[in-house]
Amino acid sequence: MYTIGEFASIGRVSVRMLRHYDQIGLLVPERVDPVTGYRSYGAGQVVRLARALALKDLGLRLDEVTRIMRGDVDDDALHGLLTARRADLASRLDLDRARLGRLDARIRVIEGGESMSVITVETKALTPVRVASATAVAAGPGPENIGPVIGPLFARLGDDLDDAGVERTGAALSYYDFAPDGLRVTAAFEVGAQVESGSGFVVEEVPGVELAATTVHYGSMATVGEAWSALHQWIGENGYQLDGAARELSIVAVPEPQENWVTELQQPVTRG
Amino acid sequence: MYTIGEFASIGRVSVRMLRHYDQIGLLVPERVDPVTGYRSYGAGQVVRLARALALKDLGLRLDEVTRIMRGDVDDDALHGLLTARRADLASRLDLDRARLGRLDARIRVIEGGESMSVITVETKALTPVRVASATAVAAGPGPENIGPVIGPLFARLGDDLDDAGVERTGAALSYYDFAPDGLRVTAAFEVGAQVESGSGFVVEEVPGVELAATTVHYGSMATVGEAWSALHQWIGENGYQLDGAARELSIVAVPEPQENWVTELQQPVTRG
DNA sequence: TTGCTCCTCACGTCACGTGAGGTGGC
DNA sequence: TTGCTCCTCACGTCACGTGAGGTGGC
Repeated sequence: MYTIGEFASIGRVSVRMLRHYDQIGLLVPERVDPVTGYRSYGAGQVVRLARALALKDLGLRLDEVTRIMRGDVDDDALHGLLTARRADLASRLDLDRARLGRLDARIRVIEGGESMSVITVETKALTPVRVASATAVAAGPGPENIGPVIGPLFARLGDDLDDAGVERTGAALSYYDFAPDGLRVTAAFEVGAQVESGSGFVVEEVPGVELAATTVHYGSMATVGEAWSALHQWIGENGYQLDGAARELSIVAVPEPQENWVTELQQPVTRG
Repeated sequence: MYTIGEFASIGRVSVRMLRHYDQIGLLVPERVDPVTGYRSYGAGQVVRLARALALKDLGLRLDEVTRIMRGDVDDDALHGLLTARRADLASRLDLDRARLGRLDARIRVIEGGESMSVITVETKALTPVRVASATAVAAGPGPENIGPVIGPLFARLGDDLDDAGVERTGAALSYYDFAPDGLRVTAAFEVGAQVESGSGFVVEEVPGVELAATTVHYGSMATVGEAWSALHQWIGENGYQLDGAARELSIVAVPEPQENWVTELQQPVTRG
């Protein structure tokens, strides 16, 4: 029989941990003095403690360890516990690896003044949206070409919708595809199911896509080009391929000054 | 100006998180109605929220994020914070990778009945120990050869030390090296600095080593061979090389039955 | 008598989730 | 009036670390 201090030193755990394990029923001392409350542990409990610590070190919670050690968990349930735990751990490893990359990038910036674009990319499906839209053609890509086209386009579209008494039910959306004479720019607002095409606008459905790489850009559209480059770079580095027209979803826009704008960039992709 | 609900939806965070960030001073709303307590956020705060979330997602704590966003942290201090965080994260990644391997091993055992030896290896330095020792020669390695030799050896050594009135100050230790006629086995007890060699025992210093791979074996010495194999396998797989005589340190031993014994296996190594 | 070990509360950790109980404007 | 959004507490989470305040045997 060992005192709690001896047992803790043999098992390389703290006395506090043993008291805690006693309290939650994970490892109850072989004997407790009814007068002083002193705990006594048997030599056979060293092995039980080691088994419990091994399970805990797999990342199981103490209540799970307790149930396993009591034999309350059959092989099937144990298998379930372990595979669930494995999935958690694998995803945490992925997240942590990405985190480490971002940390290193930040550190390099501080150390070397190397420029960086920290970008958080999320991949997800896009649902189809019914929109009222208008198009125009810009000379080429880049905010310097698109800006002078899309601003007036949205303004006119807004006026035309107001004139037609059409209510907008969601955020503004814009998308881009190539035309023979340059880049075709579409400005659109989400509308309800009853709205039909009218003067100055066409009602159509922007198709959903199964997979898109998206990132959120904060600030003026003058710098949105950098965010798009970073997103395209991410897509290449992560083995995806472009699959369809790029879209921009306005989350915060018009009445605000451009420096406060928030825009989600959406690029449909396929797995390489 | 946005209500807290609108702002939460734009920033893709929960309302509760915004209230929390307000409370800790990380992101205080631009305006709070003095009567109702309603919070109003400005459009410019969207960018601040995004910056805060990016820092948080590096793994920094919210009080650190708060200080950074306030500008209370200069570049040097920020560099320190980030490199400290990087070190934490890298070590957690290492631990998690090992954990994943152990989990997979357990899962394979449940699935396939494949036998396994889960072993937790720790590398550390060993400090030199002054011991009273006695040696004998066994026919070869393995518990079947060593057992019949070391048992009586420890018994005689204990008697001889008692006869000489020598007090043992620590655990029993045994170590093994090769002799021309077989395996030389040394049984030893830690003793104080004044003790000198006597009848039936030699006082010597077991040298310290800078690096040893160690594992703890629970149970009878009949199965210690498996633990040694697993330890040697681990040493090979992890790119270490053997460097000196193997040692066994008794943590729980003689008055107890062998099934309760606890023994630390210590193998001096060098980095490959 | 002084140390040492043991005991039982009980707070603190970290970033919120989740009610409970209530209010204000469309 | 019914919903909806907003508000302020305040408990719970997980596995202990860390006192505070006190006791028992060498």
